[in-house]
Amino acid sequence: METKEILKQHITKTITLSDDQFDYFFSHFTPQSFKKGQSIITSGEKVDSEYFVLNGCLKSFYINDDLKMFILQFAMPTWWTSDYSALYSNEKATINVDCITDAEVLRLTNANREKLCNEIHEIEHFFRWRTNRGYVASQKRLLSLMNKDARYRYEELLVQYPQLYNLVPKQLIAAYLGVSRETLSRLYQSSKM
Amino acid sequence: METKEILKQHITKTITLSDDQFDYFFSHFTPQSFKKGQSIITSGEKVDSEYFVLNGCLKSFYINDDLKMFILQFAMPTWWTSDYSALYSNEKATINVDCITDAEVLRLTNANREKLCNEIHEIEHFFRWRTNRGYVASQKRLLSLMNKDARYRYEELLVQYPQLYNLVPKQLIAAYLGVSRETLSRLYQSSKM
DNA sequence: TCCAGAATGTGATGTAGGTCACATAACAAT
DNA sequence: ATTGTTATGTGACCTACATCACATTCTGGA
Repeated sequence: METKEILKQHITKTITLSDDQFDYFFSHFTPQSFKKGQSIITSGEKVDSEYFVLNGCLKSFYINDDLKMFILQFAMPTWWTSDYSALYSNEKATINVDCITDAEVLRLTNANREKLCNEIHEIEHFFRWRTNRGYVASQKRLLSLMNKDARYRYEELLVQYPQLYNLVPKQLIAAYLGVSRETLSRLYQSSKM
Repeated sequence: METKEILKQHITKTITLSDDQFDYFFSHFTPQSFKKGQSIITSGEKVDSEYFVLNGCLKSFYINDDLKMFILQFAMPTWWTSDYSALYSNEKATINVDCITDAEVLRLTNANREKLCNEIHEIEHFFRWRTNRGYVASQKRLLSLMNKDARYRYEELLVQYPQLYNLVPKQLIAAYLGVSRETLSRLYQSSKM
């Protein structure tokens, strides 16, 4: 499917725009291609954009002082990603985003998003709902993290995103679940039988 | 300070409304008073509103199958709270909200919020930013939960909300941090000296 | 002012999951 | 095909925190 169509179908789930409005909306995005392993947002650098994934798979993650990685999100096609904390408050990134596979994205600058939100009420509505859903998902993950053990969270993840199992290295899944790679390895050894 | 002023000051941090617009906005809220211990949202029941806290302190929490409580949020004055997962998707509550102290709130129904967002662009802007901030805070808490041990999270919480220490029972603080009350007790025994 | 129920402290003990070390397997690039 | 690199498996051991049990203190009615 064409780039433009992917985005159109995505936003049409939430709002209705005329063709002219959508063309105008779309004109504020910049297509970009990245290779597997490339970094899109780097901790310590300025962030001025968010990214809509057309294809491929990204990860957004934090590296702590012990160099341990914690994955906030796997970004699959039609997902949005950025370091929103930095983006919204105009600070330097504390989070990284990079490519697990080759990827194509649409880049939208913070300034353009705010301009569009300001000019077209429906678009502000779209972005409000996008964040609403993100907020709810984040709360759910918080509860799951406090409430459930690693095995449960692992199985929950596989049900929700079966594609991930073959797409991303197990250590990244561990970094998402909040367990060590060794523990994850032992978990699915036993849950396979 | 008067009820209306509290809300006005709060939203004025994000948007500017004319006096008429604000009066109209305010007319969609219903003041309610609750006693310590009263439940505002009960798991299993319908949720049709969110609440803006004028004074007092609420907690929103989840109870798991083992009857263990997990606190998602302490809602202090000028904070908003609800079971947003249920509210946004029109399902029954899975989360409870109740009063840690006597409390006064302004109730805003989902229908009224959507009506206001639709009628007044600025108001939709306000709610987008409110959720943006909530989303970012929730991501930060996720990272803290994965990355830091209980003692660190405890000290972090006290720095952020010193009022909580005397206001809410320690077991609720434990339920927020995601540790047992016994562990929390031992933690601050040793960090006091 | 007294009492019942709730909140907190504290010891003993259990356990999920972390860490370290090293072996094996999969992959990518030349 | 070969080789260096990265991912994965697995044993031995460690630690933060949970759980249980019970003592102590606080609190809010009647």
